[in-house]
Amino acid sequence: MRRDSRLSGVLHVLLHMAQREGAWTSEEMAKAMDTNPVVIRRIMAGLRDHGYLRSEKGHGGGWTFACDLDKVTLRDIYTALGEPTLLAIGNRTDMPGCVVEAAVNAALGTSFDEAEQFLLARFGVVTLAMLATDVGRRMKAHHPKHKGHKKAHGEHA
Amino acid sequence: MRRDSRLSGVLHVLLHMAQREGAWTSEEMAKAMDTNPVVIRRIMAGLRDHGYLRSEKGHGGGWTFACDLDKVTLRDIYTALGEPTLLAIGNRTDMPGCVVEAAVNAALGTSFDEAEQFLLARFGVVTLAMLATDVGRRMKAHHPKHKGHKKAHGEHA
DNA sequence: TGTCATGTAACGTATCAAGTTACATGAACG
DNA sequence: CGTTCATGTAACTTGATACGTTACATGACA
Repeated sequence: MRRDSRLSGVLHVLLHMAQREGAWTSEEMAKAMDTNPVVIRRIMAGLRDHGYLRSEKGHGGGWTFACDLDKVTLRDIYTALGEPTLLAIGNRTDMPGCVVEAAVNAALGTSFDEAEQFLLARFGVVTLAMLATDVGRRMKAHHPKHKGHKKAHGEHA
Repeated sequence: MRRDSRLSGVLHVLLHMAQREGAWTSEEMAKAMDTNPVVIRRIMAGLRDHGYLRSEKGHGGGWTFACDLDKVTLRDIYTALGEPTLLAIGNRTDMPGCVVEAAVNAALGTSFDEAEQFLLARFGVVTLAMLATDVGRRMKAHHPKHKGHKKAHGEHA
């Protein structure tokens, strides 16, 4: 477990959802992602709370979109995940009064902040719809004969 | 221990070294950094191996610069530390053949790579000398009366 | 030779994502 | 109804890693 892959994971799930009509169960998603249903529900909970998804219990239950894929950006998803830490490096704890530390923190901190803003800005201009379109393009390139298949027949593995 | 602060820490040490002539012992540095001498030696080892520092044992031993502060950038230091991971988030393990995952990894991966390059580029234009100058500037501003003091009398805390 | 300093291995601690187990809640089917 | 299916969530386990600490070897200088 080196790097937090929740954003990557949840996008993977969402794009799979976009490939098929109807509700998806955590079980199905977990199978497609080679992980555990609880992990799926955990990373999806924030998206439900933010109104991007709906989840229903019981027979025929599962997860469905509650938003327009064209209106939701990767940054929205990132926020819904709880804004996990972006950078793996950072400043030491502030030692108030240490001029040296202040200088180091100022120099590095500015770069860190800018790098984070850079990433968030990138996330902000990519919508789920754009990613879904890219998936479609890649599927065509991969299976030129099946131009519009809808069954998601084991496409994940 | 949330974020890796070795770069921040080693810079802190180096700038303290730049404030005073002569060798610094790990013990002194550890005191200035409120940490353990072994931690200091650990993060400094790479810099010694890369020729930026010299370390000597025994009486009068300790750490001294073996480079021109004007020629060494933060990126050089980062490299000497072993190029620790910069980003805290990343892609899921590749599932070869999954078009969806490929699309996600491509979209996120590009942003991740660019953010890393951005940070490294920033590090590449900042030299140790520039930081040392900034420390001097801050010291003047903080103690306007002592215009050129050299004893580093408890400046750290 | 004794002291001081680095070099390094080994172990302990804290944190956090991810995986797992267990059980409660609630909806739909029979 | 009550059985089945699905989510909701708490609690625990696992793995990785930075940081802290102890212990001891190596080597230099008085």
